[in-house]
Amino acid sequence: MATTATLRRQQMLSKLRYLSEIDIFKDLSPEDMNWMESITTMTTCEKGRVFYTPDESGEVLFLLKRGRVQLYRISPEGKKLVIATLGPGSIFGEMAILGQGMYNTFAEALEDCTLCVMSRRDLERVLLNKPQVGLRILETLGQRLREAEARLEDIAFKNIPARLASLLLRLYEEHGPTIEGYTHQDLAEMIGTYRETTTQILNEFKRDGLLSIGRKRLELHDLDGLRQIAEG
Amino acid sequence: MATTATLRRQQMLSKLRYLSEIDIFKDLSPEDMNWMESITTMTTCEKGRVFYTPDESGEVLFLLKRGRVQLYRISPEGKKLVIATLGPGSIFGEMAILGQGMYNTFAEALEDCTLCVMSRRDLERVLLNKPQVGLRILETLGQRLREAEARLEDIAFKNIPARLASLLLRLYEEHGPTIEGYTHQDLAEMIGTYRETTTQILNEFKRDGLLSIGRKRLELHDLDGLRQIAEG
DNA sequence: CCCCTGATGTATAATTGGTCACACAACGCG
DNA sequence: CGCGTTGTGTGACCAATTATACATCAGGGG
Repeated sequence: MATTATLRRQQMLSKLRYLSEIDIFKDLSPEDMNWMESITTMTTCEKGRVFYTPDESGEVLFLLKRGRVQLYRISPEGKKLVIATLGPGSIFGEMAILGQGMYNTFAEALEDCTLCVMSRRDLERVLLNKPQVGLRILETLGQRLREAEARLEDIAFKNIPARLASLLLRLYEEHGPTIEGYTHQDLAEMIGTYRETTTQILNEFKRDGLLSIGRKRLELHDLDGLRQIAEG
Repeated sequence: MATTATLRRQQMLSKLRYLSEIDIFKDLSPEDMNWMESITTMTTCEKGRVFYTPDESGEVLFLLKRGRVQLYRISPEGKKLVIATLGPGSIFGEMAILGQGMYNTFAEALEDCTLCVMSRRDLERVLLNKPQVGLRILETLGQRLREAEARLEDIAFKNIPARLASLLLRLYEEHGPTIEGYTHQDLAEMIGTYRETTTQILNEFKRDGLLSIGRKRLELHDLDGLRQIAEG
């Protein structure tokens, strides 16, 4: 039973796997790869670890090879807002050259991660010698920009139910109809609101038959309904 | 009188001029420049013109040489939100390679502008042949990302007075203590709120001696006071 | 099995800010 | 100078969210 659903889900997961294999350095020759390996430090990081905090010093660039990372900021009052959730192939860090600067930003491993660390100087060398790498970095950076601007629009135009519906649809793209491992608190931090409000709205969604709720587990039933709410 | 203020302002303006001269292509040799000229189309655009709308087709890349451009989106209800205000040297457009895509975005010339238009294919060729150009693009894109994420934080954590104070301080960076040419409506659209609310808060600021108000004109008096409010 | 902790449910007061409805002022053009 | 257009000032009302305060529940470890 539920063959269409599971089929669909498998397609998603395989797409996911494909995306995971995007490699910034895939165009490099073997010797270039060796050179890269020599100048970068490869580290691992267990799930839950906060491996970058705002008081850290130096211009570091992280390159996520495996696992997922969450970037977030914390307000003076202690409220947390998730800025971005990054998958394999993403680049982030405090880099003048990328204009980025993780000013108030924390980076936390959502899963066990493998990441490369490199210095600004090294990045510059690589970029000048291997333009293809620059192209790929441009892509991932542009991706993040697009997401940030979309969220800006969301948060400015939409009310909480619409933002939550938006978020659920985004999570659907990643995980399929069953979304596990997120607490209401987590969801709240992603759309910039209170945990209580999130619980409230989720139950309204349940009442309207849009989804069903379990502990750290949501099952989406009516995607079109969610889409409609996500519009405003 | 006001010699320190005017001096300071001149310093700002000269810094501005310096920034204006940042040129994406400054590292190119004369012959490369000629090649660039041959593949790009240079156009001008008078102040107030909306030169890009969401229904436009094709992958176009704009390169702003002179003037300022505002990117904004419009909600289903007709509310407008300014996504970014770009100065000379900025790059924007619907480009898969930049991950960008101006989905619901309008682009409007705030001043008389000069801009280059190029195709995705051309950009790719330039990037592969001239890595320095890629570096510069990376910088401007990273700059925009940083601004977008900062605004995301603002809008999520801060109340309207704090957001408005933030905005005024940003405008101070560009224009000095006298900010002219913005209506309350304009300011409201930049922080994602109503014109009426903006008027209200501005008058509170005036009452507290933080600034004085004229028609399309603000004079900032107490920067520290504004900074304090901008914190929340 | 029991307890502790993290997760979820709900209620209620206090506020902000959105929304509508106008009045008034300033500028600019004929 | 007069008049229309654009920008600003203000008040009333109200829906959505914040902020706070508990009650309950589910699961895991001792």
